[in-house]
Amino acid sequence: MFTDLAAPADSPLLENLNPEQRAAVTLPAGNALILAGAGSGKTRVLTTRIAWLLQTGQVSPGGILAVTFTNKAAKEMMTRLGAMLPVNVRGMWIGTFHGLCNRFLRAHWKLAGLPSTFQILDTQDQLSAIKRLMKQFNVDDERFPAKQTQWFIAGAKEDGLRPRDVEARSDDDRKKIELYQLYEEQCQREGVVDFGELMLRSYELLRDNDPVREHYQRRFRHILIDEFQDTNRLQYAWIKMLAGNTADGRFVPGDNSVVAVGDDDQSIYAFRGARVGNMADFVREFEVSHQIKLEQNYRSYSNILDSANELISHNKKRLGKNLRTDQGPGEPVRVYESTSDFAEAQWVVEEMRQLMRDGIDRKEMAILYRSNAQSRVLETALFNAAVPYRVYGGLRFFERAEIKHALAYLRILENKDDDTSFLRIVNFPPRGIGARSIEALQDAARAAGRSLHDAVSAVGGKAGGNLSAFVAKIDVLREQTQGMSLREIIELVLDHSGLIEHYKADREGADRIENLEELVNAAESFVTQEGFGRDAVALPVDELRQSSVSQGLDPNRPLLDEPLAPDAETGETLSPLAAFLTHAALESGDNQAQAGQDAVQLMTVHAAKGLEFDCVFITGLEEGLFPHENSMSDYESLEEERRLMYVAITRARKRLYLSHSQTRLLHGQTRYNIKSRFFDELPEGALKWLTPKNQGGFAPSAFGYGGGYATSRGAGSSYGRETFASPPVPPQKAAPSHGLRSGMQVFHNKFGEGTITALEGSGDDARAQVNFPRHGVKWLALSVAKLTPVT
DNA sequence: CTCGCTGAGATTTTT
DNA sequence: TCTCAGCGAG
Repeated sequence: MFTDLAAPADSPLLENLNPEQRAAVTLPAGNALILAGAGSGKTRVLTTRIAWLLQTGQVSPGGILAVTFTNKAAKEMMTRLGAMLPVNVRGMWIGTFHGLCNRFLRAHWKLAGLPSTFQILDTQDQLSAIKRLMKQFNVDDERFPAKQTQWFIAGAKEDGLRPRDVEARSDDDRKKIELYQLYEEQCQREGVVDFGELMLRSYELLRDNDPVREHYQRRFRHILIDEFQDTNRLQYAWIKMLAGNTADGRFVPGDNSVVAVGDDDQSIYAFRGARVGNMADFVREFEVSHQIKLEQNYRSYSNILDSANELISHNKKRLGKNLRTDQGPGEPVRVYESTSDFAEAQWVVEEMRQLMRDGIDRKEMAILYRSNAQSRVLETALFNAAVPYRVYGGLRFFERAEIKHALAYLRILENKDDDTSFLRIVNFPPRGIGARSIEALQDAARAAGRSLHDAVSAVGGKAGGNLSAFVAKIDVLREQTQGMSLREIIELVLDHSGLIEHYKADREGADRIENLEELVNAAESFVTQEGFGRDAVALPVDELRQSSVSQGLDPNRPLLDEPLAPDAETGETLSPLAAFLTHAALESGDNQAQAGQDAVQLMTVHAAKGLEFDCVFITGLEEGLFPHENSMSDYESLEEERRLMYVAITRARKRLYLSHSQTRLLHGQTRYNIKSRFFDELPEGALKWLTPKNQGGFAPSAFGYGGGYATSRGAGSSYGRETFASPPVPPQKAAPSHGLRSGMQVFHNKFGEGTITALEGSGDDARAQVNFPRHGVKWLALSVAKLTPVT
């Protein structure tokens, strides 16, 4: 099954590739799976393969379809490809699943049953649309929280299911399906699509329209998919539509080649619909003839790599892969146990300062954690030590409220029926249109079956007056902006909407105004980058046509290659404004406010995927946190936690630090945590314990790992924020007043000897959960039960 | 309309 | 404990 690694034809592109990489780059036509370990040069292989296919004349640029998950990955691929070959990368179908589906739907909007100006709802918009819907139909939001409905709808779409396809197992299900149906109708009426809809609509159009499907099947000779382990059911089905035929329900691979690149060990998005099983299905259904493993790691020293390998070997469901490196062992992986999360943070900062003294750049140091809430303590410690840091995550540029407001104005210009946008701005800035007027308007709109914008004339009275003024303002703006450049449109809207004025009056509005000005810049650079200049559009088409001719392909077939995705029949393209709005929805922008600065990097493990640093600190390695308590109960999600840990470890190039804390302030309570089981799954030889192993008297093996943590009110007060001034506290000080600790062996007069598995409360309320070998697990009030430590 | 209170919820997240 | 959404009072 595995491909012969004989050296293929020479090409400068193939220089400096190892045999596996080279084999992957030069795979013959046919379907293939590339198992690419962390740091194995996956992106390089993917891009080089595209370049090689083009260079050897096996395919024209138009015959390539390369799909990624993030805009960042897509951009990187295009940049690298552009550096390898003098080819117009913008015109190629390289992009995210959603970006490509958008392009496809823009070209075939009519066939897809969409208005040509359809706009995209992001997650926020989707939630507010659902809330609005549920209010309208008087759905009990106690029983059906809007968030849950959103989750349900998105989940269904990820599985490729329309309301009628969803199986109802309960009355609640039936209600949710009904809401899903109503939501769909609302979106259709308003001319908007959510992220899931982009995928699902595209899939359905391919499935139901033979000429369209056949056209694209003929066209995309080579399909390449990055991060295949993260694909969901629908995305996999979409690929099948492009790559083969599903006549009479059975899939038969087509003539085109599909190369899937992925790493099952790095699958960490099951919670949002990703299905690792797609990899195995792919091998079977696509009758994969070549599988290649990229196991040579170019990133980390072997102590780090061995740790990763050993850890992940505890997962049973794997395709099987072991990373290796030619680099030496390097530094040992350092492990630190602290008494409190404050002390842990303090230790991290101290270590970092030492690393800085050793000449390591701050931006080469990262602190990783399982959940966002953990960043706080770390931030405080860094702040107090005056170490510059940057936190990933949080609001992105296009998600900021003021930006969303401005975009809503712009969207309503483009599509007057977009009720979500209408509601967002109808009274922002405030113009005397309150809840009552809006309700009246909504009733009128529903009665007339029209959009809010169109229903305004039906509302009388003072409310009607204000509303009419608003709509008139919008209509005037729409008129005025005809023929204007994108920049002029935005400036005019910012001015006439009153947004700028509104924020000027606000004491804390300065940042918001700055962001709004940044929006103008974003639009400006969008125009230049996307090639909106008049001649910039024409050029790539010509080039492509020429290259098609030289490849002996039909020059007259429709070329849907321009970034603007013109209508497939008329060639009409979106207005710059509509294109920019699409861009804003599909690419929520950076959240790296001060990117480029030399600052320490803080992020969740999820956010770290795909990144690498010289020095990595993985903090909070405690049972209940990492692995997370919600994932400890079932085996599948525990394996995902382990993969998450694997991802975290493999981010480090030179040094890796692991830490856990005996206590942690969480939700305002002090939790007593035992160290993560993952420590027991690492090779002892690669580790160096900075604190004595198992210090603190507990023996994890004595009682297994069943939710061994407890909470205690007020116990955290003894480690105030002041402790930041002092060096790390020795572990002994953490014990609460009763002197008991998780893991301790204790004696009880009636039950005999047992192990403390959890502690909760303080003072008179203090309770301990004790596991007695003969009597099982008991909760004991410490004020009543006499527990004596066994020495 | 804005302010301030109350109560629920508090993994992970891209598009 | 903290945050944020939703709601009632001024």
